[in-house]
Amino acid sequence: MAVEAFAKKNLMDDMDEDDMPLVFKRSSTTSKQNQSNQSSQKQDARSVRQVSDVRSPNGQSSSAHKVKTAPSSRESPAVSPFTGPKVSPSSGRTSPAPSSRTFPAPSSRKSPAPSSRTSPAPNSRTSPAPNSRPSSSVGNQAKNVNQRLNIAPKESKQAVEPKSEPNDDAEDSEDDKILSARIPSGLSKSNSIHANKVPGTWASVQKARPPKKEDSDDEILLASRFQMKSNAGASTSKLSNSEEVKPKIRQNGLPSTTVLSKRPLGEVKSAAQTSVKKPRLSDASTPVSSKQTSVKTEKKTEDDEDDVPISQRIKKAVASTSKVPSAKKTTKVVSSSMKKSKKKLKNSKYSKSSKLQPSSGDGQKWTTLEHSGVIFPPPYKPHGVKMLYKGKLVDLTPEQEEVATMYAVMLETDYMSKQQFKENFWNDWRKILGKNHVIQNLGDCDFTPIYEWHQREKEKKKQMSSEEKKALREEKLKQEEKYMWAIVDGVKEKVGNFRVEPPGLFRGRGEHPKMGKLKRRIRPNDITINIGKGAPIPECPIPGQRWKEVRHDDTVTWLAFWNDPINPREFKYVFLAASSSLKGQSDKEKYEKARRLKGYIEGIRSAYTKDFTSSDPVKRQIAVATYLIDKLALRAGNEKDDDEADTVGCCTLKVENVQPVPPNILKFDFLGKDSIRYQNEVAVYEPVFKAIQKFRSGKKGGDDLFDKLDTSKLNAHLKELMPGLTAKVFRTYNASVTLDQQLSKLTQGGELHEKVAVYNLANKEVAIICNHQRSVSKSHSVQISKLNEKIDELKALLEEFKVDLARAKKGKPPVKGADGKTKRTLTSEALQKKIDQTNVKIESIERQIETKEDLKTVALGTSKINYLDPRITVAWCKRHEVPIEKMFNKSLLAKFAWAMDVEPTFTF
DNA sequence: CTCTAGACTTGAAGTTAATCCC
DNA sequence: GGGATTAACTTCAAGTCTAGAG
Repeated sequence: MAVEAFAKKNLMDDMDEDDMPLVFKRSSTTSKQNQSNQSSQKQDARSVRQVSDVRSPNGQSSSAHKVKTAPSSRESPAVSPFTGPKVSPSSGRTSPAPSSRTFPAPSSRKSPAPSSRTSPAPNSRTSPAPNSRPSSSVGNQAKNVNQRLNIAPKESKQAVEPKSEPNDDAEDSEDDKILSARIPSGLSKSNSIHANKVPGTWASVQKARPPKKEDSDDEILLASRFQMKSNAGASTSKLSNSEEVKPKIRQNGLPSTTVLSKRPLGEVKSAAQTSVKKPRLSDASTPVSSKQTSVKTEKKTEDDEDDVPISQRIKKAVASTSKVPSAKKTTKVVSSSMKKSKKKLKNSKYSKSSKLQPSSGDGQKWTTLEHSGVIFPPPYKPHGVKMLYKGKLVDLTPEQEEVATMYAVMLETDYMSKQQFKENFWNDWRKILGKNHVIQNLGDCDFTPIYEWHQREKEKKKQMSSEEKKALREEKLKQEEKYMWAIVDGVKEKVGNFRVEPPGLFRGRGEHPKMGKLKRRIRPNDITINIGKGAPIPECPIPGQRWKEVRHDDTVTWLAFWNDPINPREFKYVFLAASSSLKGQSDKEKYEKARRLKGYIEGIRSAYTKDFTSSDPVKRQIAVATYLIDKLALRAGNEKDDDEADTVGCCTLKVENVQPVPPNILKFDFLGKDSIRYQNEVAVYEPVFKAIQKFRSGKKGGDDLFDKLDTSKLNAHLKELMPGLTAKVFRTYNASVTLDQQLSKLTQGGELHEKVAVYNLANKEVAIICNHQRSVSKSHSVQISKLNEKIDELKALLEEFKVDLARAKKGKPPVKGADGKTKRTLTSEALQKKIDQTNVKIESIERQIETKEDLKTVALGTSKINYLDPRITVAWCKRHEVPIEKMFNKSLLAKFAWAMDVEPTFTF
């Protein structure tokens, strides 16, 4: 490869610059914006709660959490509207757009009394959760989700194919309808997230709301209004000069320094383009899958753009909101970039970057691949600090000391309270100490001196001047620079995790049987490198050692891997970064598949509804499991080994994880992925309820609820309903549909921060549905009480002002301040102004508290990164003139480059 | 079919950089 | 100006799902 050389050089230097040109407008916003963001967020929160009702894709709405947790906060309980039994919609005070309330009152449905939702006892824990989340005792929360229901009798097993292709909008419309269509019976769910700790939190169950129009509401939107040029604009930008100049390598991730704004887009495009465009194979060489189904061959754009037929969207018009003034231009915001012909440049082979579909299994993933391998952590530097054993100093060899230090460093973590952790650590450390070592048991060890040394080191580091820190950073960057990039089919792409994991103690989540075990140091001869055939093999960075193996496998995307030292049968891979086109391509395919599901969902729902009462128990289990996955967005639930934490997913639910409560409520309580607790109460169709009761009968609490089912059977069945369909697609579908509908329903225009708040609210609903939790920060309660103190102070001040005001009106001087000092005399007007200002401040802090409490256990990021089709967000930003930087940070902009030039009219 | 190796996505926690707030 | 908060970014564990062997 001649190229290489060329490339190299350019890469680094030139690249960035080139890229730069690409940029486009978006500009300014960024920095500043952030600020606003924050503020807006707060608000959201508040608004958030109000929103309560979300409808799930299915059409039902649900209220998200109704209950509010807030313990401390003053007002809280009372205040929160949501709590109310009813679901929702209206509850909110302010909030939601009028439109929202349009919905029919939930209650309508017959069955479960509305009250039911409330019903759940206050204390959640009702159900004994078998396992609680380990560390934080409290940690878990319950959540509930809302749900929808489905029904519809249709049967056709195979789903009918709906409109199939992604692009077509048509599908969209259908879906919508689908939702609406189904209806029935109802159930809905509620969800809430609350910390367990909080006593009363629970969710309540809601009933289903009638389908009604809601569905339609959701859809809505976007009217056709603008068409925008967005694309056009977008497209144009970029590349220019660079092209001519440097031909060969394009870069995909943003270079560190460069300005993001620009780059991403541009890049994106490239990525996108490439990807889309060609079905890779072109290269004659590769056989490529013919099958491939199509990749949409061509047109990249198509998807984005036209996909959506307007017709669909229109449905309802949502009222007001839509009107947004801006209609006209919308687009601009997002800029897209395009480079004109980026592709052209590439003519060379490199250029091709084709993206193949990763998905296509057989497929070739790349044609040429160059990279520098991985970087190893520095060797251990003994500190010489001695620990104590039975009160006496102990000498340790560097190797023994290294492991002791790993443990000492964790002295203040929750792992110290876990017997398993200590036992595993002791077993491994003991091997290093040797049988005859003076240290004979962990209990008599005192690691404090090492711990304190470590704390001092940390402090030292913290105290370094900013210049020193900067110098260190640059030094590190310099060392790592070459490892950060790979050249895939002539395009410079960022590498994800090029650093080999340093040795340490295994930190498993939940009650992991292997926690505390020593994760030994990985050496070059543990590592297998994957690189293009003609590319130079990365030099082994450690003198005297060599790679375990070098492969040239173009059917995989990993650059290197090694066996996991904790579980030698598993691997640790080095992949390209999320901003790479290879990843972007597969990300896009993921969303396209989920969109395709929209077209099939109606048929799928009617099929499983029909099977709830099938005489074939396997069919019945598949039907119920599919229903739960569809309705609750549960994970598939693969089997797990005994040497892993005991967590479950849908197919592995145990009898004790699902409690039926007549007439039709199911109470879920189990530990899911990462040992995060899932608690929810959901009203389900009667046939489902009965089926669950039947599955449970005659079994013990720890027995499998779905004893005739596993994920491969379930997925095999799903594939019959829609090509490529698997359980996880429902999660993506559910999340993206919810976002799309919520945005359509709630967005009403207004100030930028209000729009951002709406988005965050929608994002939150999705996070709740997916049960994306985060642990409550250690300082949470402190922060809340600080805010409360502030409120108290302000209130005291307010009282003083009021007194002074009354006196001022009578011509009397103000009373003395709390500090005993005399205040200066103010006019009544001035005092009134102060009173007003203080009230505003108080309200602002109260909102802040509410938001904080509300989001303390909800993680919004995970869904944004993994489940929400970025095109929904981009299109919404274009429609409502919200700078995309408000919604996506730099990393997300790079990751979603492929989605930036979507049409404003796009709907999921 | 079942079992398992393999590959890749998803996820919360940890760390660091950027802002906020006094 | 500097500590406290937040948001961004990193880390690596823990899932999902596929393909191939037996």
